[in-house]
Amino acid sequence: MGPTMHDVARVAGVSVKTVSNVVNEYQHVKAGTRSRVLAAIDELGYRPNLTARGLRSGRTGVIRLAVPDIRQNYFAELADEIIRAADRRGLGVLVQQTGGDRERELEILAGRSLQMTDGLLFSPERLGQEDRDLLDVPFPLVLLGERIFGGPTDHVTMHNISSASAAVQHLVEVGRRRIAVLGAHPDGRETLRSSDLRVRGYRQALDAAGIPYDPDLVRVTAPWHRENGAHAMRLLLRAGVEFDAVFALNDTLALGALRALGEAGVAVPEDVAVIGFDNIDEAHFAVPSLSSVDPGRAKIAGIAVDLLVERIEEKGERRPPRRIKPDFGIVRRESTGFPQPRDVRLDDSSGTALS
Amino acid sequence: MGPTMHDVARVAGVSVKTVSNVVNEYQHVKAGTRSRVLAAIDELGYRPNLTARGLRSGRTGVIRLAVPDIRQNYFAELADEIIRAADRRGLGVLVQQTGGDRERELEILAGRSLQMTDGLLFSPERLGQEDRDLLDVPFPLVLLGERIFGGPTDHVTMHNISSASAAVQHLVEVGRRRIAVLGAHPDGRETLRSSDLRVRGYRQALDAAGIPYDPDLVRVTAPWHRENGAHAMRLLLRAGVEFDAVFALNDTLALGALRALGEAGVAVPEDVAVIGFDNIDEAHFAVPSLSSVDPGRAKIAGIAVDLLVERIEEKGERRPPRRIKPDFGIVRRESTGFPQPRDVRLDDSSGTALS
DNA sequence: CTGAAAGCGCTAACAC
DNA sequence: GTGTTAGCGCTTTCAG
Repeated sequence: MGPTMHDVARVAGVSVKTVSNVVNEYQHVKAGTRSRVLAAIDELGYRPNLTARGLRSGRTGVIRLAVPDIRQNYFAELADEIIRAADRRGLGVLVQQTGGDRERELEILAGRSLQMTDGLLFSPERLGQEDRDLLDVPFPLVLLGERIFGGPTDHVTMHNISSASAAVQHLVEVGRRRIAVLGAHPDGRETLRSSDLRVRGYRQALDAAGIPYDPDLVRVTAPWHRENGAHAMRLLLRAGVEFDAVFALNDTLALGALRALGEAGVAVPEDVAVIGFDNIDEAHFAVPSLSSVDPGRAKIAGIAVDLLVERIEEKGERRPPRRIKPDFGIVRRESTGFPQPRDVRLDDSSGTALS
Repeated sequence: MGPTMHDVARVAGVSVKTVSNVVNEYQHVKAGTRSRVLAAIDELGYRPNLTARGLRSGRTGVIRLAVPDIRQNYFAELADEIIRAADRRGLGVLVQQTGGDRERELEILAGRSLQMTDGLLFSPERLGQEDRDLLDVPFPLVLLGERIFGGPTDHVTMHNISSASAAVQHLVEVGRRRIAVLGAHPDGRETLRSSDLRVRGYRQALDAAGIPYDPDLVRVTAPWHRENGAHAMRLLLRAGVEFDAVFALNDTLALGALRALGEAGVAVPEDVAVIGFDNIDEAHFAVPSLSSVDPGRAKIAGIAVDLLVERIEEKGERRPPRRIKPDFGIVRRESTGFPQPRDVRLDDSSGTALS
């Protein structure tokens, strides 16, 4: 254990309060005193004990982020954005993974495990609408994702229906009418999953364009992994259903589909146009580059952190829960016929042979 | 602020010490007392304040992980493994990103920002051998990566040279002799970077196989991004240098190279065999699937956490620093001529049309 | 087996 | 402007 404030106070010949004032950049400290204190801090290598500060102030300066699996590009990119946003506000982020396990998700909410944090950003994967009441927890919580709506907490989500609709409309605009969907989930009690909402957007766009709905084109595919996207695409090709476009409900599925289409010798976008959802980094670098729905992930992260900070700072007020959806965008790339200039960042010497 | 131990003690009609004993599962508590305390805990919804506990015990139960950028697959997968390993030991992980910024990396070491953690796992990207002394910090630290050797801390790294050599040997075994390298760094003062070590392994393997070294085949490519791998490959193709295999110094470069080879109509592995390094998840799902060096990432994570925990628990002893490298493996996939069965995990109803 | 009391390092009243 | 002091909630001697 290092030196404490008392040590610094002794060396500087002042009281702990003064040391505290200096450390916390309190304005009204005489310049001479301040510099003596700073010298003592320097000499002793003093660093304030944040645990003690946390105990006193009731704040730790750390928030929790709980996601299913950080290996998934979407969550890695979300975590990145959230860590950045939190950092801007001087907060650290403790990352927890639930692994898509319901028990783990319940534990996260129970908060039995680690608290020592001021609040929680939670993106559940197994909890559903029926668990809504469990969100009424005794600590600041902001919900992410589409599993639960109308709960007692702030909720940052995306325009699933309208952005999916816009994606399909984009396919219609490039002349497609037989538009397959990859990533639907089987019908069941749940109807608020991302997949359900996005399929609903798909149908809206078809209706708007006067294109008849053909259930044969809507393929059940779960979980949303790359290999399953490829597999579903192979099955669709084999099924002999005619189609000239694919709307994959996330980019990972779309990337798998691109693979299967490539293997089958189907040209993208000439024979089949493809659009995904999420706009993960990799979409930019696929062959061909993948058009996608940008759901505003950076915004989502920023808003989520802002809301959480508000809740942490809120005293007794208890404002009613808010639901926020940032604007989305359609990113047009090669897979729907929009060639893009590639931006290649390179060191000066890149591309040369080694001397 | 929730109920405290004193509240529980009052309700249960015992002293705080007894409550503490129950909470900490101290053995010698009369069953009746214990159950009365537990009932009180339940009734009040008491949860121990970890900050207070941390202040008292000097432990927080949280470690820091500092990596350049969690969006990069390698680091996302490493973070996943580390979070799992830490979780098994009851530790939380606070993730920080340096963004490949030297100043940020120095801050991380200065520990000015967030401590409230028991130790640090640090994977620097900009610090180098000359910063070795900065690693002598007043908190438990375990170093990851290849930037600094011989420092005062425990260090978990990989068999860069011998595994790179094995990768090249694998290419030789499948009959290749004109083996290009993607991802070298320009010569400079530094010679301990991953790239340098892996190029050294490359040369060793060539020597062992009696293949002459041709500097035209070693391509400088930085940073190691997908687009740069593609770009470097295009330049190599354009340069007219003859080659029948590529050793990419990481998988991301290799995936970019696969793209460029595909565009150019070069068949992999028939015309050119490709092997990468890192064995990221995506290597499995590339077209064709990518052979790679598995550097033992899961092991690295587990060992790193173990070492850090040891250092945290060590009292005055101060064992000398250790350097550990787990075993590596060569994963043979399609890109070097080893077709693999695809394992597709699917929900039961996957692949069907929506009813 | 349980209770009383001290104190981890810091901040925030409240004095002076 | 600066010093004194009382806790934040918990663990831990030390008694009993």
